[in-house]
Amino acid sequence: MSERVTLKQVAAKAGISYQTVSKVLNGSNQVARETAERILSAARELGYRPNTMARNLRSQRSWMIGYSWIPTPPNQVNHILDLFLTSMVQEAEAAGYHLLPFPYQEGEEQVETYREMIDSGRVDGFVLSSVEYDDPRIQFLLSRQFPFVAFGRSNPEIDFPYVDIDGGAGMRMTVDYLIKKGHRRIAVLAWPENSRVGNDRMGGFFEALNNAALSIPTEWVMRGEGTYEFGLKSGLHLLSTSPDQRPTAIVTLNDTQAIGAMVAAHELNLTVGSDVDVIGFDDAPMSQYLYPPLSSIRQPIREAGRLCVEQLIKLMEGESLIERQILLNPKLIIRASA
Amino acid sequence: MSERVTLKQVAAKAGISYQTVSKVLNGSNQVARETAERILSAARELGYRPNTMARNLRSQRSWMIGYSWIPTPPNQVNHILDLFLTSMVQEAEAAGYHLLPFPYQEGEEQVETYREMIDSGRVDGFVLSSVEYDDPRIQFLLSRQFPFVAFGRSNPEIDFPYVDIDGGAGMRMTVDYLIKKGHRRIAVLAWPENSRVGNDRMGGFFEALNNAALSIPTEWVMRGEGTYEFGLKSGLHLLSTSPDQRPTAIVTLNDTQAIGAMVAAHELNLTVGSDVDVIGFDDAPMSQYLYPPLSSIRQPIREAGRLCVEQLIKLMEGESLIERQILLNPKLIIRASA
DNA sequence: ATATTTAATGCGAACGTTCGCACGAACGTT
DNA sequence: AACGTTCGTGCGAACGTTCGCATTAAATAT
Repeated sequence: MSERVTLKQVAAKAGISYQTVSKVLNGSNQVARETAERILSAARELGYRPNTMARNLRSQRSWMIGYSWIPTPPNQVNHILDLFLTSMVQEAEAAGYHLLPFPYQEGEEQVETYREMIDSGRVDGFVLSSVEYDDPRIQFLLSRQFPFVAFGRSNPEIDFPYVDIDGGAGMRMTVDYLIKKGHRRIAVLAWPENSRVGNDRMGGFFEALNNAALSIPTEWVMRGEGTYEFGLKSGLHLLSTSPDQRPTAIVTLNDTQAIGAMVAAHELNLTVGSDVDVIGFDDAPMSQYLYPPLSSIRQPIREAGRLCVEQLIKLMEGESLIERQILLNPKLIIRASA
Repeated sequence: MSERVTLKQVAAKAGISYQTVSKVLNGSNQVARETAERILSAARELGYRPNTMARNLRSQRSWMIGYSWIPTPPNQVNHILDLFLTSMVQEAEAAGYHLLPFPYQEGEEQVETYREMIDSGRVDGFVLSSVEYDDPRIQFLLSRQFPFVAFGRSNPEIDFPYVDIDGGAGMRMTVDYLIKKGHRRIAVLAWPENSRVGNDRMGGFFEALNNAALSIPTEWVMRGEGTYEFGLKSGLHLLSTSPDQRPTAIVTLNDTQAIGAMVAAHELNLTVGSDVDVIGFDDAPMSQYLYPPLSSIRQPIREAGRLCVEQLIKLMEGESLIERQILLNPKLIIRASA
């Protein structure tokens, strides 16, 4: 395993006290040039690397950023994680910080996990994701005045630092596009009403309709899980009425639902892209390879990850944030499905 | 930020030396029951949590497992990462270890990154992925005798601890299945010959053909990238000959290629599942939603992640491995495409 | 020649643990 | 009454840093 090289080893080799070695390696100019050079070359020859644990103990900083995410349920996909994690890690490491992933806990124990990580000095800050309404983590971290940045918004009345993607804007772009294309009868596959992300997106949906002075039957707003099965079932339901009764376009809150709707159209012998337009949300990597390729909303995930860490680092270093809340715009990717 | 609670604080409150507090909290039975209880309740009241950095420094262990992965190129997907990472984190945390993700480096600097992490005491072991032939990390870690487990094999002549999925077995299952179904003309979309994973899988492909005393034209083994574009192009090439000349089944080394091949069939007005069978590899989460749903090989990723960490922990704790090399069997998932 | 400044280095202390040994008191034994 | 055991607790030391002050030697001013 090869012996550790410590300051003392370098000091012995250079014939000087180890504290002076420390000074030189940290760039103090209080040391004679000649000895500094002797020390530096000794350090180089021995391959000295400062011990992280000792450093951290001394500086009382762990240089760690805690992050946990909801494990993906079977048969579902997390398109986001790869990009989000990679960009966070890159941004963090570039600034000398490290990401500490830890398992997601449900319920009561969740806050306890965060408390534990703080009190044992394991992390200097957190990035939160899967933020919902009344998220107990936010209250807790605010009350402890512990640095964190949320990826996602929560209750509007609570003031905390976040980075989020403007899902409402995405939905508006989608609906605006469809209206411009001539659609007047647009249905939507939505999520349950307690979903913050879902409501954000639905806000944009209705806004776009209102702006165009359009209204749709309430039963065209179908709420359910973000699954293929729900998309398929809802698609069949919506599209199996007569051509002048059914919607001419279906928008969904994620691509998985959209795929279900496309298959529904297929099974009813309708052609997606002409008989009915479908637009998804998320731009899952495989959506481009569907038949027909799925139009969808692409979120700037890399940028979001980068910004979360950038903001958090400022907080951890005691700087104040110029923008405490950041909202990023997604992008509508048009393919053959709409 | 609330003051830290240290051993000294607890000791003061219980009226005893802080070292004795340490003994009690670490379960020494050398302490009088009465004082032990006094100490425990003081610790509970103050909410004492041992400081990780101090502990680690003292124990000379970081309790960290280093892991880095190749960032996914644009337009590609990493279906694996989510599952693999989640299972590693769970397994690690359950044993008191933590995962330390760090950015992937190419070329010369790669080994340097690993050296740096070792010498600064940042990690106690590594899980490697994206292992290829002549992987310099393996040589380096072996020579340093530093604990690691690779997810994936490398040169057969090098002995090191790994967990891998038997891609050859997967391919054998696929081809056996097709032969049993009556296919005699099977083409394959493969990867470049320098890909270790690709060769492993192709080994199984040829083995299954040999076992059935079948042979195929060399031009039916098409080598290229694991992309949609390559799958589409190759599919068009393979399938645009006359019905009695072309392959009746196409197998691929990943689902992305398979999707390309399916679209090729589609464009040539061939029905996948009857005119031509297609079987992929990886069982990407969305493959089940394709039209028709794609048959594919599913790899036990969770299990692989869990085992990597389990094995690594044994190594880090000085135990010897009962099985130094572990090979897991994948599973053929049959859907409508074959 | 002595006092004062400056430059270079050494040293003690601290961060919060854990570990092992030393010490004293209480006890039982001869 | 003297001695050995046992039990409970205290204490010093160490892990590898960094920081600030003390110390020494050299250089400059009086």
